[in-house]
Amino acid sequence: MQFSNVLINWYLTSKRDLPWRKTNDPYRIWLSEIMLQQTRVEQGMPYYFRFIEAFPSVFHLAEASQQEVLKLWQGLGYYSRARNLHDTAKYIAEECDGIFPDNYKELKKLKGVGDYTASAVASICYNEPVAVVDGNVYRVLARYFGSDTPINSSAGVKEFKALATELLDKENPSAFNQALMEFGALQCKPKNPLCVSCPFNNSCLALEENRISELPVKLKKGKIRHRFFNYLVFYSEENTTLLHQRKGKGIWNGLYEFPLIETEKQLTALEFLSLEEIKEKTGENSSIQLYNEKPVVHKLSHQHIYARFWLVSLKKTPAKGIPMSKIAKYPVPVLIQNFLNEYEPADY
DNA sequence: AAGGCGGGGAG
DNA sequence: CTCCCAGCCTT
Repeated sequence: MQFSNVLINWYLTSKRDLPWRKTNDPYRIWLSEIMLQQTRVEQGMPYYFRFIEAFPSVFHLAEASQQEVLKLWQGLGYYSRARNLHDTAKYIAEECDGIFPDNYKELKKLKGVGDYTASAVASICYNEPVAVVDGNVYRVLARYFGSDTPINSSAGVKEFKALATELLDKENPSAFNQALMEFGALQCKPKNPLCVSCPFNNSCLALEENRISELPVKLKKGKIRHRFFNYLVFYSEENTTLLHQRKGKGIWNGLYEFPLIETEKQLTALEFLSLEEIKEKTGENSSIQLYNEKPVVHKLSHQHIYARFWLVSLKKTPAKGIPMSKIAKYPVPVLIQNFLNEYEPADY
């Protein structure tokens, strides 16, 4: 039996019933693939349903505002995906009559579409024989072939793409690609893979050499950055507050948050209140109260954020004040949403 | 080639 | 706690 036959047979009896497997609509496949980048199926699924309901076609998505798209994406992370998704939808709708490119080469030119996503859409929607290599595929191939080439090195990227391409069932690339990924997700799992019931347990090199737990090899990433955020939660007698949109290349680009003062380290209340910046932002007739003595620790993959919220009461509504009741329209980081969930009900 | 970019779940 | 997830982009 060939590798692909065994794999696809396993897939036909073991695959999950996922919504994007019921269609070949490139819009839906593309949407699902963008959402599933570095994201577990279980986490992405509710977002997929909400997007399909809100934006049934690429035209609907194209006509939405970026704020609407980011709001619906809120909580899924890697927000550049949402911005690129929206940009690409507008491009497809306005420049291509709503028709997606039908091949790998053209798909890869789209914003937010890299080697993996172009291969996935091309193979699933158009049966183009291009191999996908995602985290699952790296793991399955590294173990099956007993390769310790780091999967996140340039040599590893080349090696595993070549292996996947060689193995690919050119007659049925759609089923093969999805099967290989599904196999990695369900059978050849990172921890405690199900080798006992594995259809490849007589040909897997890592299993034979007892190296399953060592593979795949992955180069370690850099260390984490520690940041201290002080949010100024303004509120006036008319129940308005201030939000600010993050810009630039850092985290949460495009999302909103309360006016922020970042400090090098955790400050005492006295030190904080003596900051010139505070006096400028709060003005004369205000009072400041620390909301949480213990900072909220918000962990990103590459940063730890220690956040404290300062409630600032104002006598009059500030210019550009936003009614508290409208905050829900703004896309905010999970850190801010968690605060709102806890703070809002208590106050009104 | 290396680093930035989110959030959540599993072990 | 660490690791990893249907990766991509910039420098």
